[in-house]
Amino acid sequence: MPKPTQKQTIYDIAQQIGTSPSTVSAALNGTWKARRIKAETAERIIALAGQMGYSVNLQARGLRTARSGLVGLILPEHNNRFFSDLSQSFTLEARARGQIPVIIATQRDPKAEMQTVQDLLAYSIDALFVAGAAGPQQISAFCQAAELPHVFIDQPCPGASSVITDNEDGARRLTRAIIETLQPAIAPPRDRIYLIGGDGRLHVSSRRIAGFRAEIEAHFGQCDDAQVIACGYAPEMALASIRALYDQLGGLPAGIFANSINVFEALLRFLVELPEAELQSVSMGCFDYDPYGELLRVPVHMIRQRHRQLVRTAYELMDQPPEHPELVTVKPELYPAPARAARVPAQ
Amino acid sequence: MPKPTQKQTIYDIAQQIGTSPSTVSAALNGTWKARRIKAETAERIIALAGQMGYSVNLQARGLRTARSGLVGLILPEHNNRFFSDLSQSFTLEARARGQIPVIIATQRDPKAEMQTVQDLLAYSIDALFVAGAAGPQQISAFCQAAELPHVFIDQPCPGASSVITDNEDGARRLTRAIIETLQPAIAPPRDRIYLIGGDGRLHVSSRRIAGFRAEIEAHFGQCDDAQVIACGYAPEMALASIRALYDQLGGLPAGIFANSINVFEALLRFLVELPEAELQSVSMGCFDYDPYGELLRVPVHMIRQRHRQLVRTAYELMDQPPEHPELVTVKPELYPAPARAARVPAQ
DNA sequence: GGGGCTTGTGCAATCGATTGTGCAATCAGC
DNA sequence: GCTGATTGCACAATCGATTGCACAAGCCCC
Repeated sequence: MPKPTQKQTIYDIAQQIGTSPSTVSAALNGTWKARRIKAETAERIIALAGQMGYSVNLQARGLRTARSGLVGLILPEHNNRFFSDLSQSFTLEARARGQIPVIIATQRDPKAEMQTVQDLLAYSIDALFVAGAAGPQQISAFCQAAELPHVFIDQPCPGASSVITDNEDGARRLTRAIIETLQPAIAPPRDRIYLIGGDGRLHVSSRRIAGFRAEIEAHFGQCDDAQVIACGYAPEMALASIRALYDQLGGLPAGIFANSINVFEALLRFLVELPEAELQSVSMGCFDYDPYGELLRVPVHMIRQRHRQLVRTAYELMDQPPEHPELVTVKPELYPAPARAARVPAQ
Repeated sequence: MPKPTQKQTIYDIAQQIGTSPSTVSAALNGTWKARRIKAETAERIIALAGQMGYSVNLQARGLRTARSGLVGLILPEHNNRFFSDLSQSFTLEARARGQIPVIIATQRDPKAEMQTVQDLLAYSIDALFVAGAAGPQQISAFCQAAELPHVFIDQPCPGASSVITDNEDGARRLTRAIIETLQPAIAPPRDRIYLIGGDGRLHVSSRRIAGFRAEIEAHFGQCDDAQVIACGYAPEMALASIRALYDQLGGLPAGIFANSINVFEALLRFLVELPEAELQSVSMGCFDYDPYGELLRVPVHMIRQRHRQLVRTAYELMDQPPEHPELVTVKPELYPAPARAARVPAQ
């Protein structure tokens, strides 16, 4: 039980033992062998330090070594399943390496992002990970100028190493799952699968859309442009889109591919008002994961990004920086919906 | 656009301007008036610093001032709605004060908690907030010894200031809401409301249970001990409990009070397998919030802790430490279930 | 017994800021 | 023109560690 009554320094310890501060320093930070300190001396120092409740002043060390043991992670928000999963994995990974994770949410505000990067740099953080920033290029340019190692996660940034989910692969698998659970005998015009949400101009969305189209074409020979409703990520837009689609088709389509959890939530807001029987006729998939998805009365396939793997890979890119910036992809995980058979039918 | 080509120091600036480092320091950290630096000199320095892309070395400043601008928040995990809400609020509050929030998840592991506290202390953090720690007393003792200001959030710790949700009040309001949406004409033994989950030995649970009982007694004259099933927070236990209750009663009870989101999830796992009609007969409440709660086919009342308020209050306790440790409560928010009338009945 | 090697440790500079104190130069007042 | 206050700034110590280098003592070997 350490009792750090008052700040202890290596000078205090040195005095107690009757040795010099440099010897104490070496003994405590593990370089004593290299400095040829006698094992017994080192042990005595370490023992005393322990019972005095000494702990290094990391600011002093950091000042001298120009490092800090802090690693940063910038993300848009905390209260989001994916980002909190990412925070979790990042924390575990950083702690395992003896680093202190500093996770900062910047609300997708480029100004806040830059301010944060600068602040973190002022603390001499050792590395920076960036997930879902609004202004990636600016961040990357800044880090490069400051020679701060950095890697983007879940977001490709030109000129910097990035590790992202294989969105195309995920979209294909999700689409396939939706196809496999299509209810038989649904008449036109309700017999098709629609992708809702996302923004075709963004890298992430475009890959997902490509995957969706590819899989639809592979199974049905073609994919009508109308089947891709990239209305953005705003819930209101998604809600409006599904409503319009419902009216246009005279009911729900045979399948729905929700392009993100927000979109899915919006859809759900609409679906939950419908009679159960109607619900049961649709085959759904969501490109994102939430445990509640498994607890709905509608079966939903979900794609979950491998957050742990993303973080690990990002760290690897950091540890052994490639010659040129690299874009690494990680395949996501499919959480297939519980089989319909297991559910008690309505009524 | 700052371009920090290479690390700049106040010495570099001093040389460029032809002044001393101390003057530069004063000009840049705002103490120049107190040090009677000419306004023009200060401006010149500030301008040059800006165009050189200078930024203070916070480790150096921290070493000198024995502060750091870092504030810690310890919590059990990131991927939990409440804690991520808390992280969010904490980040905003800290950033607004010009501090860097350092949020660390310690998995409810007392060892990891202590290790983290020590690490943070080694960085000379200015303050520590603790939410949901497994070993609060140990943490508090350590902080006291190190004279580190600290406040507990959502968890009372003897001997330290704490700000927690008014669990009794929340439980009463939640219970009242459940009572108000009870379906008419449910025959015994299924006509009662049950609280499921939690641990009566914990402060938080005991207050909730007290609130539940009080409100039940106020409405029904008495509360049977059997109506409180404090089976812990483990999902498996909750699942087993609801199953046993279902078997015992020959159906669902009239009302269910889920004592936490985990418990609620477990219940849902059971409920989702039941026919819709049965579901519609139960009035539910959950002491925790998740947006998905609003999207279920079962109406659910939810209690949400005011995370923003908790953080603000905690900061106030930190800013103006009371003579003796104080326990402040914050009333939570009730998210009533959408009215049943708005829902299309099954079939 | 002298030269060279190894062993164990101390000295002092250094990282980049902050801050108490000292001291010219200027100014005001008589 | 002299005194005392004010203005504007520089000096140097300091925070607590790390680290290059020097150096004494002991040892080996011829």
